[in-house]
Amino acid sequence: MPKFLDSLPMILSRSLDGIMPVYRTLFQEHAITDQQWRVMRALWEQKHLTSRQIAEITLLPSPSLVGILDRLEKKGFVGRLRSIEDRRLVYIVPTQAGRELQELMLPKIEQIHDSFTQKVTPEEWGELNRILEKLNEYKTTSEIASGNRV
Amino acid sequence: MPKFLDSLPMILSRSLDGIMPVYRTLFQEHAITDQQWRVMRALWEQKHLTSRQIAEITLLPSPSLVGILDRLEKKGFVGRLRSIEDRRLVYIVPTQAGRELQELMLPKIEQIHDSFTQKVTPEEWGELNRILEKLNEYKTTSEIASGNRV
DNA sequence: GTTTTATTATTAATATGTTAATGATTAATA
DNA sequence: TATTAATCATTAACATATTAATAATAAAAC
Repeated sequence: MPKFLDSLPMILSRSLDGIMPVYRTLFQEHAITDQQWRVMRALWEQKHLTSRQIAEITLLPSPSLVGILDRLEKKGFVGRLRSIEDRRLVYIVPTQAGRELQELMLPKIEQIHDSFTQKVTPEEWGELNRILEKLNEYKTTSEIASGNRV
Repeated sequence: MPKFLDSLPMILSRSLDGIMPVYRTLFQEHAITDQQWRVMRALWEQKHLTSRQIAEITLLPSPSLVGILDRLEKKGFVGRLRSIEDRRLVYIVPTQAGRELQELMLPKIEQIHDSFTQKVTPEEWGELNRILEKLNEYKTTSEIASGNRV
């Protein structure tokens, strides 16, 4: 009889709820949101990325990305460039101010990351990644079918 | 040099992104959302809970809960009852329809849960919980200070 | 007992998530 | 090459998250 609080969505949500505020303190100092930073971070060491690529890298849904990019554009951190070869594509390009924001924030982000990884052993960190991946392994067709049938 | 995609927020988000659709298929069959189910699930085997209690159990922010409860009330799954002893409190009570929804969904929810836990060994499941808790352990005052300073 | 402080639920304002649909464009195929 | 199918970004409609503020009530302190 698995208890509600021990379900996978709950333990992952609880973990995220505990982790994000640590990052959010930094984000607020720069007046951007979690999601907006994700986009800027994805553009690190990139000349440009299409909206679609950013969605894949950041895990942000495309429809949400439209507004997120609007606000980043309004803040002057990125620009939009319509591709000439394939006019369906829109390249997202970090501006000078965007690059400066990246340079400013990235070291601190990595510091926070280190502070988390150092709470566990390297073996535990590896285990965490391995177990999570195992939980997310693709299901076989029959498993999906039975999963949808319940 | 920790890579973006290996950061703690990203691996947890990626995991959630992979997990939730499995549940969501069931939720959609009953025309409710993730959050709405969380509330109903919290009320399982409970006569009533205050809004605050539900927020704590479900991890849903109080301001969000107002709307979520509004919609659950409109669907006829819960009722609101103002407490007499302490008139600040509002008791959330599952209706008959709400109880039936719980009875209907809970076994399937537990099936899904089992399908996930069975993807890993019991030891791995324990490890996952232990490592996540370790990552979320309360910081000491000095650690918080240095964390905010970066 | 009245002023102060805490607590509970809620509202407000803004940002994002979710699902489905759309317009513009390109690729694939008959 | 005319048609059909696929792709990309975006819009639309609704639900939720985040932070700060508020109204009502209760508990604490004076």
